[in-house]
Amino acid sequence: MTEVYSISELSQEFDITPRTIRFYEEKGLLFPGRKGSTRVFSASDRVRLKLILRGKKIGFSLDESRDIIEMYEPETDNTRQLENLLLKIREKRLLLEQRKKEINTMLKDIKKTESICLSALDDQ
Amino acid sequence: MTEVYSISELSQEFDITPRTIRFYEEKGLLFPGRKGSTRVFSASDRVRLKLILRGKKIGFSLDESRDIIEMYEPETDNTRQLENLLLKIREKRLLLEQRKKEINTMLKDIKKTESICLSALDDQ
DNA sequence: TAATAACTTTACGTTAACGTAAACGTAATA
DNA sequence: TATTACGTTTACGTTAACGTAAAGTTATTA
Repeated sequence: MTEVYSISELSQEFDITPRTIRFYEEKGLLFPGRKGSTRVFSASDRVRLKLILRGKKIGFSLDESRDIIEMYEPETDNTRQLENLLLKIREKRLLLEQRKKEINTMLKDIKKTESICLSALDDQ
Repeated sequence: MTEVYSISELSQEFDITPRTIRFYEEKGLLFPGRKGSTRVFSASDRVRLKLILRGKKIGFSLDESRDIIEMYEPETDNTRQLENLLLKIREKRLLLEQRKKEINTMLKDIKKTESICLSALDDQ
């Protein structure tokens, strides 16, 4: 009994429209099965969807998210493939760590403003 | 002698087109002075531009970036204003910390994939 | 003085990421 | 049996964030 989901179940769970899910399929980010003409989503589709939305939150385009998600399901065939995958992984890691740094910088700035704000309030 | 910059200087420094800079002005994110009809950018404009681009990198829309940047230059007038600002600041802080968590989650996942990849290479 | 460089405004074009509406199929329910 | 719920495809519309091209101004340079 492997879990399956309808399009409306997923859209409700993640608070997106069915249209959005169909769009992601159209763009090659999801691959639901079919029962007749109706889409049937697997647990893996659900995970992929979660990854797409997480990617969106931190500013990845759908293409970038697809790139990253594809690395989660590597075909562990030969050494050449694996080495290529490793390169891609490290590239994306750098990208993520870079973004994290930007966020940390903004957090520092914002905390500085916050404390200025607080002491200004104290002075009154 | 306060530093000023031309549009092409800034566009070269940040590797964007003049059009992009004009667009940011049009959208109320930059406020260059004028010498005749020619834009003259101040050090503060340059900082704002830097903040905009940093915001972009971590997935902020221009509107979100403007919101954040506006908090950097608070009019420290009355208590009411300051308290409102504090609320906004904390809201944005939460947003940033949330995004940071998402990134950390992705980094963990990606590192897991990396080590799987590495041990698969070792086994050959 | 003619041309080149750097600037301007105006305006239409483009891409990503969906929204929205129409027209249809199917299955359960009143 | 008619309606309601849920699904489908097709296709045009929309918004953000610029790109691109045209047409003009000002300043320096050959």
